[in-house]
Amino acid sequence: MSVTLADVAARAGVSAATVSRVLNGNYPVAGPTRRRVMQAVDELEYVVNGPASALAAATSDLVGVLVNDIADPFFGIIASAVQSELGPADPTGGRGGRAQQKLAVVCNTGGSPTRELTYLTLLQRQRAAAVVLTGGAVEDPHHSAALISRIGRLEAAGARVVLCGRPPLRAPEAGRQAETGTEAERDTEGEEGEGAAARGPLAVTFDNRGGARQLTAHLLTLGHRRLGYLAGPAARTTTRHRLEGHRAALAEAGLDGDAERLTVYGRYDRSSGYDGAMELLRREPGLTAIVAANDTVALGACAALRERGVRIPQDVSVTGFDDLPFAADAAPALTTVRLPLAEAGIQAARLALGRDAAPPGGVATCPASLISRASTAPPPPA
Amino acid sequence: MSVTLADVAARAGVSAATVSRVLNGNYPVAGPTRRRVMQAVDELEYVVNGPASALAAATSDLVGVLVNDIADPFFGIIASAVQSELGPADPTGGRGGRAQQKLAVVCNTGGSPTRELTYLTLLQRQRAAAVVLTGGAVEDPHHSAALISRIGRLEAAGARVVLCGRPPLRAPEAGRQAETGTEAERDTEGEEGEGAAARGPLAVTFDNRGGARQLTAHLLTLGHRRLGYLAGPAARTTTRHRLEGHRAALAEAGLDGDAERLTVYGRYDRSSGYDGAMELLRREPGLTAIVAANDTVALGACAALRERGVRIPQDVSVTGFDDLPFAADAAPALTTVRLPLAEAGIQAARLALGRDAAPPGGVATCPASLISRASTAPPPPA
DNA sequence: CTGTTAGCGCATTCAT
DNA sequence: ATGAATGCGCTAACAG
Repeated sequence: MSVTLADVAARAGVSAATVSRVLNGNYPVAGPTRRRVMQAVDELEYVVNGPASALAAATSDLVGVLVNDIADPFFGIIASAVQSELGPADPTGGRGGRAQQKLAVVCNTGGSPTRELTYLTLLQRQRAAAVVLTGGAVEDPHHSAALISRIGRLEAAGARVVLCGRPPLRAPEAGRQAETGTEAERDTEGEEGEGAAARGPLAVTFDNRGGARQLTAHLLTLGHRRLGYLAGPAARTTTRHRLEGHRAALAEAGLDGDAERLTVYGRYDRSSGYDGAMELLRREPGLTAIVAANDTVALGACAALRERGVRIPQDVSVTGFDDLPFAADAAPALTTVRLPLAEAGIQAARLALGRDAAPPGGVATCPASLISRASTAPPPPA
Repeated sequence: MSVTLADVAARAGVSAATVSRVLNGNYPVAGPTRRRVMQAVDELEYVVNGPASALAAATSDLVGVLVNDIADPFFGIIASAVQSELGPADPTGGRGGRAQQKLAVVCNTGGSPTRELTYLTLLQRQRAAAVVLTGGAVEDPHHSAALISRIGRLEAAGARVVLCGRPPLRAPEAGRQAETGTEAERDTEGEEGEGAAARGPLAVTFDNRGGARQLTAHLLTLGHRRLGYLAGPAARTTTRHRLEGHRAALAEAGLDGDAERLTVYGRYDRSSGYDGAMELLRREPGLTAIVAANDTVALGACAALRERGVRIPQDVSVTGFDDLPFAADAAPALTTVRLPLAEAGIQAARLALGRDAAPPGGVATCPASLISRASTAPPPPA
């Protein structure tokens, strides 16, 4: 078949073990020997057999990254950051050895809870060294339980699991009841101690609530009193947190009575923003501001408003969330909330690799900051 | 450690071989037996050990997808399509068996040739079942040779390699000169026959040249005579093809004399578009149209023009390329060339899995179509 | 510092 | 249709 460790060993005149040690660099090997081995590796164009080494070492160099939608820059930016922290640095030659290289496996769940579970299983099957779960979680008790159990099994198998951009997972009622202890479960739990923290995975979260509050407060300060809200899918943590921040700001101004009526739920995409804005205009023609769940939705809303002949921001102000690159390029440039996506991805990767110490409480929260641009202004005098 | 095949076999009262056969479903097993096995699998929450099975079977279910930049929707859309074709369909439960699942490994090369090679090695190490290389290639003889050799080795190792969005690879001079035949190389080549086509990998390409030609022709038809071109990085196939199409249209109109002076090279990002547009305006204040290498660059150019008080399209028309989702949302909406990104990704995935027959000549070309929107108009009368 | 010896967990021959 | 045996290529104790 292809070149194996033994072939290299033969050519270098050493044992297979020595070659392995040279390649992994985690054991002292004499200089001349090491050079002979490296030369043989080069001459034979030897490439380690990953599966074999993963089998023997009981761990692989794969790191899973679960995202809701790769085509969405929000996730692309996070995934890119995670990978840059794991992956091969540019100068690396990339020959046989260099076992330090982690390979990121970016998995697209499409927001489907089932697929999320399936990928987790696939990753466990590959004996992934770590898994980073990005994006908001679906808030369904059934799914949460399944997710927690799957993650528990991954951790029990030695994988580090880190949440990025989603709130920490808490078992409903902290698993006080042990009545479901089947034989298999007991086995698993018995060995859980060796893996990561038994308290559940580490998390890097965004201050969605705080960001949303600031944003709406900004609008209120400008003088807006009738604000519509274009929410994401119901039953998603991200959706809920942003909405809560918005409502909190409204409540502070005594404006929350009308909030439910002026909220439209949809997906995190452009057409949802378009449709939602139309619906909002129908429900409340006197609207002076539209707060969108994210930048993409905001862009859809802008399109709808333009089509209706409504001027932004003179007639209606519009805000986004996330501050994706295109937000600055929209016309008018979007007022939004900046989330440190890349920084969060890097931090999640470092935690996943065990390079950084766990943050206090197992949760690191990234700040959200208001970016005020041209899409917001005081409401029309009317 | 964790549950193994043997554990399942014991519980089901059969041999490990039988369990393996049930799980892989590629061998006849009696109904009742199969049911007992499946039940044991469920009860034990058994998850196949990927590395072990890859080692034994000499192939894994990983499929590599190389992209230049995951954060760029252009690649995100392609990657998403590839993965949707490989990955778990929604209905799948995702328990132990189901060996049909392929796991996409999305690798971010950042456009670096070295990293591209490194990832290819990493994937070979994992014994990837297939590899899809997306995006334009760097046109450097040295790198091309390295790439061809790496791809050859991958194919020799049994992996299918498919190019998506990049032109077919041709060895310079078809390797007629055998003077570099080291022992190792001869070995590799001796076994090449068993792998995929010895003629090099299959390719799904975009008609970048044709699309660019149409686009510039459109501008010329509107009456433009002084067009600036914002090119991507030099020495990239995509850059070159689009530029060639542009120049071809110009030449048809007898306007190619000035072409080189009115071309600015840069990266495929917004700031390059911004800077490039400024530079173009400096070189030729009488410009009436700016043709950008892609939509992102076009957006940057629009920002620069707006800042300069130049109206689009009244004073200067601007065009993009790719028709990414945000192109329609820009203000004004971008005239651009639509590339069937998702379709190409799907086709590449099907070829990679061997589900579709190879296209004639090993190359499938996807059409590019002109999308005329609001960012182009006849030049000002002046 | 280096060689020897055992498996890691599974897919396959072969037998039966 | 099923079981028993063998080895995939590598790493991890142990020796020395």
